[in-house]
Amino acid sequence: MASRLILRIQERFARLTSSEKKLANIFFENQTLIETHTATELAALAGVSKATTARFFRTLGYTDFDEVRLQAREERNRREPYVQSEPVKGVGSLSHTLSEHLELELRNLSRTFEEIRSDLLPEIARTLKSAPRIWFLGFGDEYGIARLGRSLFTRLRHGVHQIEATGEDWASELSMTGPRDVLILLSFSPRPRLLSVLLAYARTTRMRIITITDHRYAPQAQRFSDHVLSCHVANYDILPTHATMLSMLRLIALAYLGQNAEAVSRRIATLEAINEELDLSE
Amino acid sequence: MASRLILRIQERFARLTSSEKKLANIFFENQTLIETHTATELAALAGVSKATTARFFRTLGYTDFDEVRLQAREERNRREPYVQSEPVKGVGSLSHTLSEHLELELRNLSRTFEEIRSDLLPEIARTLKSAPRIWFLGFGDEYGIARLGRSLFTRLRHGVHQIEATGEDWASELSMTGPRDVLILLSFSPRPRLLSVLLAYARTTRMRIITITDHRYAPQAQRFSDHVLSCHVANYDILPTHATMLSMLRLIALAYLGQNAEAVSRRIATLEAINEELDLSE
DNA sequence: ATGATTATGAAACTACAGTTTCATAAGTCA
DNA sequence: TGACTTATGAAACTGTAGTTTCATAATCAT
Repeated sequence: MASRLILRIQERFARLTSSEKKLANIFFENQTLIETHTATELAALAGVSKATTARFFRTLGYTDFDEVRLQAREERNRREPYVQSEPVKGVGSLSHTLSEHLELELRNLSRTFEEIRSDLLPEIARTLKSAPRIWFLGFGDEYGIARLGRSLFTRLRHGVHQIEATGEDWASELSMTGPRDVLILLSFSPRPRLLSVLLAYARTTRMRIITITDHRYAPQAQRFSDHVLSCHVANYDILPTHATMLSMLRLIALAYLGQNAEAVSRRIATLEAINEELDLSE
Repeated sequence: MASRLILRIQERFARLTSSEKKLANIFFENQTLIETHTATELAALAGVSKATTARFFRTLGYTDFDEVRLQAREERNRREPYVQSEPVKGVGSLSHTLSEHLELELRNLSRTFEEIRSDLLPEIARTLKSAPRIWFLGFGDEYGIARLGRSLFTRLRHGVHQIEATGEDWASELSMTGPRDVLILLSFSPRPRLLSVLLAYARTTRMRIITITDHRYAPQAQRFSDHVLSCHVANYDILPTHATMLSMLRLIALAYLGQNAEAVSRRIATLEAINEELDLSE
């Protein structure tokens, strides 16, 4: 990300010298090169000297190349999540939207799973096993996912709940939590202010917290969580997708199942017996 | 992009030393750091020495840090977003489960989207646009997905609800539906007997029904639905995954957005104004 | 065409990235 | 506990990134 640099170059492009234009075109083609390459490499790519490259940044108002690079890093770190990164397309190009959508989902799933440490899941499964109760918490979009998580995990074990505070009655819900319980927090942006308060309470209760979140929130989540699982999200426009978060939940469930196959088996048999007795399904 | 490095680290994570794990965690958090930062900076971020960092890459099989960086650059330039080019080598049965799980998710997503008729989505978007109200319905696991669907679509337009019949008060909920309303049914197995009763009522009301379901139920859904979208599901054991269903929902939302960009834009602005006024988010 | 100004790149210079060596701390084993 | 092995980081060393200087080429104005 080097938007500010790009804008600065654009506003004086007409006045650039021949060599400067060579450099500018390199950045226009791929602005991430600012972060990934040295000034010496950029000069070579543009076919100009190191001296010219250094001067170019000076004429743009920067102290030195390091300032340019730092700015680009800051832009990347501070990227606004609700930027409309997906231009609205007309009806005519919908098949294009379809393949883009699929590609995005596949990429995010792949990248999310590439980043999982192999020892983390058994660890999480052990944590879950040792918990007297498991609590799911999610706000906004994630409320529905938390509901599904609760649904899945009740198949695996006893004592699985969702904190939902019907009618904003948080105290009643929290009064049922205890030490060593596990809180599974599902959280993408935006987050309510209430979350901090709930987390503080959870920590005081000595609950253990497993957070499934996006990469930007992960460092913060690390501070209050025992485990953090980061997901790549499709994008941060008005229509985020939770496929990765959902897939991650299932993976945790699989890890738990892997360590507790017998107990889970017994529980499923029990659930099936109950369903038969109720006789409410087709 | 540094997928190969990440995978290499993952396969020997359990055997890493304390300092090496510090480094590994840095890369897991943000693998693009490999490209954007110097080895010296990475060492500082991890809180280890330059020497340890250099040795870490040597133990992973690289000649030096430059080789690591070049590999990462090559991966970026040649990006295969969703092909797992190197299977995770065995740390135990769980990493096997992990790659199997990912494989399954990717396959189901791909196959589901390959099968979508290209004219169906614009048609569905038009149906949704013409509906006075949109109702989401899901049971069991799908209840949470329905909730998320409602959450997403309320961003796009007015008049979006979830039929949930708090306290089994179905009659009250259904009394609010009307002709030309759209019912979005999200349904995997098992299905409650109640569903047939509700569907019969919906047909009598002259609601139009869009069903997202699995391939086995699709023929039956065709009988009462205006549109049917079939999903490949991970499997039909105790831990089904809804990633495809969720992704399909998002796709419909994108299709709607594509046809109604201006109206959606205005609505988003309104929602943002409301959020600002409420000031409940971080 | 000439003189002045600007732009460029090679070379000099300074700072530091990355690798290797060496001393010592930490961990393991009998 | 002592001996041995492994891991770590400070320091030494080599190579080079980035900045500045200087000589010359290119451009502009008269």
